[in-house]
Amino acid sequence: MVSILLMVKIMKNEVRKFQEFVRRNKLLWSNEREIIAEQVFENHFHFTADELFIQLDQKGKNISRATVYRTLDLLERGKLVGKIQLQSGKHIYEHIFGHQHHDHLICQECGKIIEFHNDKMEKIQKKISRKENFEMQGHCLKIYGICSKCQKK
Amino acid sequence: MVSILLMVKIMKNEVRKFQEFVRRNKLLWSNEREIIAEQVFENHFHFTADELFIQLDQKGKNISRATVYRTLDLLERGKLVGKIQLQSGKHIYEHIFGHQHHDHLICQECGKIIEFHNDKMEKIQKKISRKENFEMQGHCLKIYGICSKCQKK
DNA sequence: TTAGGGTTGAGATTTGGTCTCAATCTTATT
DNA sequence: AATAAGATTGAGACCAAATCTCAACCCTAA
Ligand SMILES: [Zn+2]
Ligand SMILES: [Zn+2]
Ligand SMILES: [Zn+2]
Ligand SMILES: [Zn+2]
Repeated sequence: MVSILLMVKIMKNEVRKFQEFVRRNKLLWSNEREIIAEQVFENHFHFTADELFIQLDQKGKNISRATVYRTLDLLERGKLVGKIQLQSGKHIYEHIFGHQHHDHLICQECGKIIEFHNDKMEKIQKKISRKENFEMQGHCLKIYGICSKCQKK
Repeated sequence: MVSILLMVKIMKNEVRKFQEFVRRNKLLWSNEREIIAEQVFENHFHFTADELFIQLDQKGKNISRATVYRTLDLLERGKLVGKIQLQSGKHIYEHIFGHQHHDHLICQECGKIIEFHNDKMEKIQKKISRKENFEMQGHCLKIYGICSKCQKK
């Protein structure tokens, strides 16, 4: 009688993408990178590096802040997550992979973030860059103001 | 024989505007505020708080960092200077008074900043805000890429 | 199994900026 | 001009976010 144990690691598509990116860049795939990526792709909106660190900590994963920061950098370089700077100077992260590019409306009162995408604006930006002989790589548009809920208060 | 000495302080228009703002807000007009404002309006492009502090220091003005930061905040509140956040997290300042609103192209290679203004884009932003019932107060658009000079390298 | 080299954790360090508070200055009022 | 109330300042302590250090450890290819 023969028993075959087949270990197949179920890996989220996004995590696998990250793994591919890491390998493609001749870096090593570590446990920590996998755990962090998993958590990142469980967060379905914006989060800070420290929030992510605390989430992991609460799950009993002992991963240092440094590694969280380092891995978020890697994820950003791989274009799997985006990094956005708030006016306060703090950074927040969000998925990119599988999501359409978008910009943000940010409420100055409660911090609420509304996402939007506008093709016409994207095109204008490309046009402006061309006119200046500027090789556009990316952009960052944030509209600051007061959200509808906070206006009522 | 009578001799009249008339002391008239020559003050740049921009500095006077700041003085008016300070007085309007029931704050006091100090020597430090005047010296800082003068230096600010001598800078005809973007500068950091620390650069400003060093400029003043090199001129022999003994003004503390704290006061420089505090005064820049005030100038910003008075809408006399604008504060822009770079991707690195650093802030740069620039005149606003007497200048048209504009956005920035920022070279990732050499740091060069090109200013531009596009009315159509401003309008689209207002439209987007209206649609979301968002009371727009301001916005920040930065286009990142490589300037023509750096492309040639 | 091993060697070479990438990765990690703990904590120190850096950075850009803010806060504290006693001394000082500004301004309005006598 | 003197005074009093309150705003401003400077020096340095402090802060949070992020980065760096380096020895111990882990991954991978051979
Ligand atoms: Zn709100
Ligand atoms: Zn978003
Ligand atoms: Zn350049
Ligand atoms: Zn500008």
